[in-house]
Amino acid sequence: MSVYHGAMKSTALRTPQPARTPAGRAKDKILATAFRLFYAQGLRAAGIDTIIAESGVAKATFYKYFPAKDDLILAYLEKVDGVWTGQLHAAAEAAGPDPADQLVGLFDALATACRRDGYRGCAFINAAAESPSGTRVHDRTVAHKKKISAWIRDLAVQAGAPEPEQLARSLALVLDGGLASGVLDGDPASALTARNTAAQLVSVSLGAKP
Amino acid sequence: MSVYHGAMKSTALRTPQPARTPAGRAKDKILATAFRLFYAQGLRAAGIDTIIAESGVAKATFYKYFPAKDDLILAYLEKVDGVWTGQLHAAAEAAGPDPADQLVGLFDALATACRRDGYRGCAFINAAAESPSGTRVHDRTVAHKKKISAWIRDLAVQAGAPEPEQLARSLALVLDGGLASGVLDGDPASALTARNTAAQLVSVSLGAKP
DNA sequence: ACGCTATCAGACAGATCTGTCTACGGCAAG
DNA sequence: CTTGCCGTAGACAGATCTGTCTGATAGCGT
Repeated sequence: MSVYHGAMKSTALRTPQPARTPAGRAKDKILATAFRLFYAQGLRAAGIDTIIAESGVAKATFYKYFPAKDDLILAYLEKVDGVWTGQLHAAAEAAGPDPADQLVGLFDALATACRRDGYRGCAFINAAAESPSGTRVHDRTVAHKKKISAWIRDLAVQAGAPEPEQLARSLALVLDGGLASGVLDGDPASALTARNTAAQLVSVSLGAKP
Repeated sequence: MSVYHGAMKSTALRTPQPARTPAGRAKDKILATAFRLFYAQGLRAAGIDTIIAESGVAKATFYKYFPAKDDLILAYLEKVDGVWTGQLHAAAEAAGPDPADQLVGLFDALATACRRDGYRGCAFINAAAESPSGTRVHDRTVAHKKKISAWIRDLAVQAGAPEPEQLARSLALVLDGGLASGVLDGDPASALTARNTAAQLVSVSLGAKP
């Protein structure tokens, strides 16, 4: 053992530069690569081998952190949930303190997302399209949508809408529509349409019974 | 050759009942099976072998009509386009002769689709989620959405909307949102929400400048 | 200096998927 | 009757994908 060790240490023939990752960071690199490839190519199209190769980690390391591909997919969806929720909240708060303004302002996050290069729609909707209902992936998508809907409902209540439930349902629908259309129309016009439609719905709802 | 022919003819040991399909119907059976499996499982999850087995045709027959899987997928999308467009037109016409009523009535097709067992959202959106932009599948999806949008725009013009383009964009957005949400919410409530939202948008648009 | 742990490198197995190929059977038109 | 077309049955090749396993290396705390 020590014989090989000494020989390798001096020549470094077999492993020129293993260049190992600092420590414990392999998981982050894998997740970052998965985030990119899963979104760009789809869950099935992005293979484990490709993710491993582009992450620059060893196969054993990968399977240590993610025993099955499904585990990586779930982790990917968790990350997407966090990022997208954060962007929505930031856009809403940037619109000002008025909940009514925030209900419209959150659609700015949609416009920003649509403009981003490589935009491919809602990661959750895309994931659900590849996963039969009843699977963990599908359930996670439903949970995400429920979470967003609940947040919008809270805003509608705070805004003092006479029928907050109905307004929130409409706005969530428009948000999903904007996410789905943006990738097909190609231009970010659909995001603007979504924002305008939302503004109209909020205005009508609040102006109906002030 | 003739020796084998005679032997087989008398005993029919190797092929008890070939039970061949009437004639030219093999293609229809394949397409019907593909329609079901592609929609239920997704484009990648539904394998050629499964489609062939469930169609009850031979492999060579399959590849005669569809030299590649992509060809079958395109044929599937053509069929979906025809079916869905037909349902939308039927629902619109069932709402009466008034274009304004038709703009709202077409959303009844959405409710009917959501209620159907095994509803999995818009086949085109799902297909696009599995196909990178630039592929034939993705392009076909864009073409489908453009076709639907153009039809809605025509209806908005006929209805005499002051800004038909904007109304049509909003309605197309709501329709896509209803298609995307219906599969996640689980209940057909989102279809009802879509219809109500559409009615509100049409009413506001037409009532603004009559 | 030693051992522990995380990592790297890559061979390997087993399944699955797409697409090709051979061989044969029935039916209808010439 | 023969010929061509359409169909069945299934073996086969080649690629790809998921997941397992072996063996060696680097850093870090003791």
